[in-house]
Amino acid sequence: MRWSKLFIPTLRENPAEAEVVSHQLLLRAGYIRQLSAGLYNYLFLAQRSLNKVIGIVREEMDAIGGQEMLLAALHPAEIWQESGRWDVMGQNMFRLKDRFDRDLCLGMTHEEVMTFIARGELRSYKQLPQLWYQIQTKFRDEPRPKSGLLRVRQFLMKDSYSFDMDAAGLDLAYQNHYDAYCRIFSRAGLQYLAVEAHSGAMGGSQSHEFMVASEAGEDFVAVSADGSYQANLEKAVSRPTLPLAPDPEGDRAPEKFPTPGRKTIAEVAAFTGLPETAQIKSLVMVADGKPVLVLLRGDHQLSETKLVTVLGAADVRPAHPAEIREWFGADAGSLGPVGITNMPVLADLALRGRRNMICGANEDDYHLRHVTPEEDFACAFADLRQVAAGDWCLDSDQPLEIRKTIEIGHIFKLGYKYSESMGLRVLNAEGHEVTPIMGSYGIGIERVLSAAVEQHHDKDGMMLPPSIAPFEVVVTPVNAAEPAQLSAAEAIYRRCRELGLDALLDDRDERPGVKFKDADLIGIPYRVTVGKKLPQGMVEVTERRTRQSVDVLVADAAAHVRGRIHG
RNA sequence: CGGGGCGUAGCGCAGCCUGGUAGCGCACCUGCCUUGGGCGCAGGGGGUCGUUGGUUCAAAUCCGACCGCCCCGACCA
Repeated sequence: MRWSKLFIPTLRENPAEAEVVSHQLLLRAGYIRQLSAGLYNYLFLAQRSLNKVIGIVREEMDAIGGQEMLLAALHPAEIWQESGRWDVMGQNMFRLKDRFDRDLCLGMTHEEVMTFIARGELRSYKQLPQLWYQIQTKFRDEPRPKSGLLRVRQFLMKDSYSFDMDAAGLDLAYQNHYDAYCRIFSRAGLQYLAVEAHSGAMGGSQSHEFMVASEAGEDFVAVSADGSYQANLEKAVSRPTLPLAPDPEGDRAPEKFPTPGRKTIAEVAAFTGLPETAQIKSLVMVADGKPVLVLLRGDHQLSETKLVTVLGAADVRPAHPAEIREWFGADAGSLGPVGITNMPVLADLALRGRRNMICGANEDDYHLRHVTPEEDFACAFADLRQVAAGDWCLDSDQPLEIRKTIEIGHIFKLGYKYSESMGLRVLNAEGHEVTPIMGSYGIGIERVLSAAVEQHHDKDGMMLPPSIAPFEVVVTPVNAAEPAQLSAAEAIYRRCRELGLDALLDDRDERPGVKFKDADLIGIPYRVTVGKKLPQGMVEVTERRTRQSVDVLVADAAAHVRGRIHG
């Protein structure tokens, strides 16, 4: 294509509203334009890149036996009511009514519709397994869209769904997806992590997320130094660091002491001269309307995700100050488990075996010392703590670090949640009705592009891998008004096309600096510069990523680039 | 939804405090010039100052309401 005929609206300056790099560059390089909060128009370049991402996804999905479909994006309420998610999804679901006042929603995921198709058509075990997928627009009414294409209200997702007769079949479909995702993200040039993940509202037994380390991300993962353990912080488990001071010995009785005005863990630590690890942190939570006292080591943080899982609760929130006053007779900052009988007490595993610790006395401005779990109060133990940097792997001596990441893919073993609730049954070999087991698997298409930009850029723009760049090579005559340069450039361009390269001819009547800056900005991996060495029959091939140039013969230029990209 | 910031030409911004002619850089158009890293010179076009109500002889500027966008938090398959 000829640049002079294309719409590539590059900007010299960063738009003020963009904060994260991928957002800035996608705007500046003319890939996208915003329509509204969390809604973007994908212009020519974005569409080309996204189509390349989609092409990779499609090849790898087809390679594991996926069958591509395209489902409706507008759904009747009924199927969501059947699965129970009409209510669960809450405000994140775009809802509307048709002219007959019937409830509809815009699809935010497609378990329900896929299960609807399956239950209407699948009758026999002979038809299983099935692996169905689509690449389609999803709609989610995010509370706070942000960071360019990273969190939006409308986006493209590859979502696939597996139907199997048994858990072994699901295991295979899951593993096939895991491997396919690795190939997809590698081909897209991403350095990624595959981490153990929490299943969340999707339900199901096992889940992995595919993450790209980036400051622009919103998820945190715990990673061991040798990479043998990788898990989302919502799910991660660890051995905590040792307490900073040994517990006092002996079988001592709780003893009240005044702590005037000291409410926080840090204040009490400073006041007593003992480290935060010597304290029991008491948090009052309300799970589905019922109070529960949660205990953690002073320096640890509660994982609400784990608490929800342990309690099997639908909703968990911190107690209000008035509730705390009513239940404890004291305010937050002086709370503790001793003498508490009006609610269950749940303690984190890091408190098991500890002795003679400090906690609140349930009397304002007083704490207790010499408090020992299970002796001075009864409690149940569970893993409730959020892993912290510096913790250790459960089963090795590897230290854990915490990384900020972008989620680009997520795979779930769903189990029977949807097939059961929506009545998907087939007959097995014995003629009995059985419920197939399902998995679901997603990739955020725009996030793959955004993450690639986050991971590969410099001060001049994007450095996209050839596999997802909008063009593989740009042929740039330094002076398009020079007939010899232009015709040589055209010949190289045509040769590139003949060799199957995605080539662009920068035939614009611009100064060379403008063309170079634009090519760098939009991140075309290779540039063939036709200029001052043409009289010697030479042109220059420059790699965007390394900035390294080599001189090649005009006749060899296209083949040279092809060799660099396709080996 | 709570907190903060911002809305003036396509983009980036000044002007607002202290009311009175709407400005700068880039981009754009025309001509000349130039051609290896966002050239140079000359001329030119483009703005309901987010919307709305109020105060005033007079509002981009002061006051109120609303809308939109961004950031932090809450939230988030």
